[in-house]
Amino acid sequence: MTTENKKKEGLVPEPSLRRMPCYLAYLKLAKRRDQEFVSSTHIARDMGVDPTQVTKDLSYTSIVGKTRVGYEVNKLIDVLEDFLGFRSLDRAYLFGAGSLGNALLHDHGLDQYGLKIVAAFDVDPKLIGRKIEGVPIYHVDEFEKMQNNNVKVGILTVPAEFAQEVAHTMATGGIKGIWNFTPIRIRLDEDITIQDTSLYAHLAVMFNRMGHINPKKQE
Amino acid sequence: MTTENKKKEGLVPEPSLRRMPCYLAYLKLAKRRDQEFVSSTHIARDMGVDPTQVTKDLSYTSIVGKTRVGYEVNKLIDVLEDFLGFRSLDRAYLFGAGSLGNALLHDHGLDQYGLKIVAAFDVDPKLIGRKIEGVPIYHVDEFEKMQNNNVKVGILTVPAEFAQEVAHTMATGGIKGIWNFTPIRIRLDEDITIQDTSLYAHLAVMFNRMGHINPKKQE
DNA sequence: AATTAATATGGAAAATTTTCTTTAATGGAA
DNA sequence: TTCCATTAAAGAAAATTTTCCATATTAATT
Repeated sequence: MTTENKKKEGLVPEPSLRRMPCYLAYLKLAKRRDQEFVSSTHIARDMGVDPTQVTKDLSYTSIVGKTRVGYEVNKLIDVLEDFLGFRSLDRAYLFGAGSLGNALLHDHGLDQYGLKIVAAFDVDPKLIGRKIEGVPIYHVDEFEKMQNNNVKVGILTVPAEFAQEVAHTMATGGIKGIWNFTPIRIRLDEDITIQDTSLYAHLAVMFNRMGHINPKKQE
Repeated sequence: MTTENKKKEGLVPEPSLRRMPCYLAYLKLAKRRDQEFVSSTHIARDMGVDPTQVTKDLSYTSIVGKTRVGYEVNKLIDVLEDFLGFRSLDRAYLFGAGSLGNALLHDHGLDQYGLKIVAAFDVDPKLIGRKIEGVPIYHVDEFEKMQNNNVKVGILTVPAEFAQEVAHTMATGGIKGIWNFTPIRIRLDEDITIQDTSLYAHLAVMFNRMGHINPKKQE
């Protein structure tokens, strides 16, 4: 049973990465129940996924399981949090303090996952100068002046029509990773990581799966 | 050039569904610029994706393109919105009015995408009885009494440890589609659609792609 | 009218992801 | 000790998704 992780030259598959936080949440619940070990079989059964998928996903990390026993819960939590970057706190700027941006400012969960919003930018005069949850809101123009504060992550929650433009400003100002909540596909240099997280995309999938495929003939 | 959509017996691929709202956003911007037609080639170029992928995705809807011209912008917007279920307004209940739930209550965008939160449920006495953005907050126990208000969609934003339990309550109360914002994989009957939308899953992908793979040796 | 270039569309090929199969290891029971 | 059942892990096969290719269509040009 040799560990051969970080396979190929390639990246960890995105589906695997997306599943990892689910394992983490599951493990934290297992820990609460004082479970010392969990096997991929049990994880899979409880989560309704394939057992080999679990082991494959976990093999991308440095964890090694014990035959006939499984994985050590505490160890696996540590390894996963580390692997996912939830341990090292990254500071982030928020661009667009509208309803969704505001929401993220109020979401205390982010801190636990390694992200800390340290400032927000907007263009609305009613917002600028204010503080939300202790986070100051500046005019976007201020960003260009205060650039390179070692903040590498930017959260994009501006209206769709400004997405590309603001994203460009972010990149120019030294932002390396953009968490994009707009439904717009941003075009920037290759070295900028863009993570699309449009809530409405998920909503579309849910509606479709619920049978809203042809809502014409409804009611 | 015959249209052969709704291929196989199978469902529309989830990746395709997830991309559709992006096309929609793109088209709305094109409409603002008074473009009457767009071709898959242009959409693809602007969005940085493959042209055939665009046509394949759009072929799941009823739209037909014109050779050498492309698709009619207005028509395509209509068809997509219809197809995605963004036209028919669904009423929804929100379960968990914490930071994230609160966020969604403030997000006016949802209305545009066919979802209207009509009530929220929580267990926090400080919240119950209050209204947020005009939406009343009740105790979860009330849900079971007021069930079957023709509300089919439930949004799950409770803490992880209550996710499964609350989801079960939702299903029992007649909810058919659960938009799950917790990192927990819910286990319910097959006829309940569950759409997982864990923000932190996306965060994990972004960190990984940014090179935060081994954050140990950082700073 | 004939030609050209841009395009939708359908099918094939390639790449990716998931599931299945096999093997080796090992804790616990007989 | 020996056997059995459970498991991690590696590789093969299957399924899915993306990309590539060929064809037919048609607006614009010559």
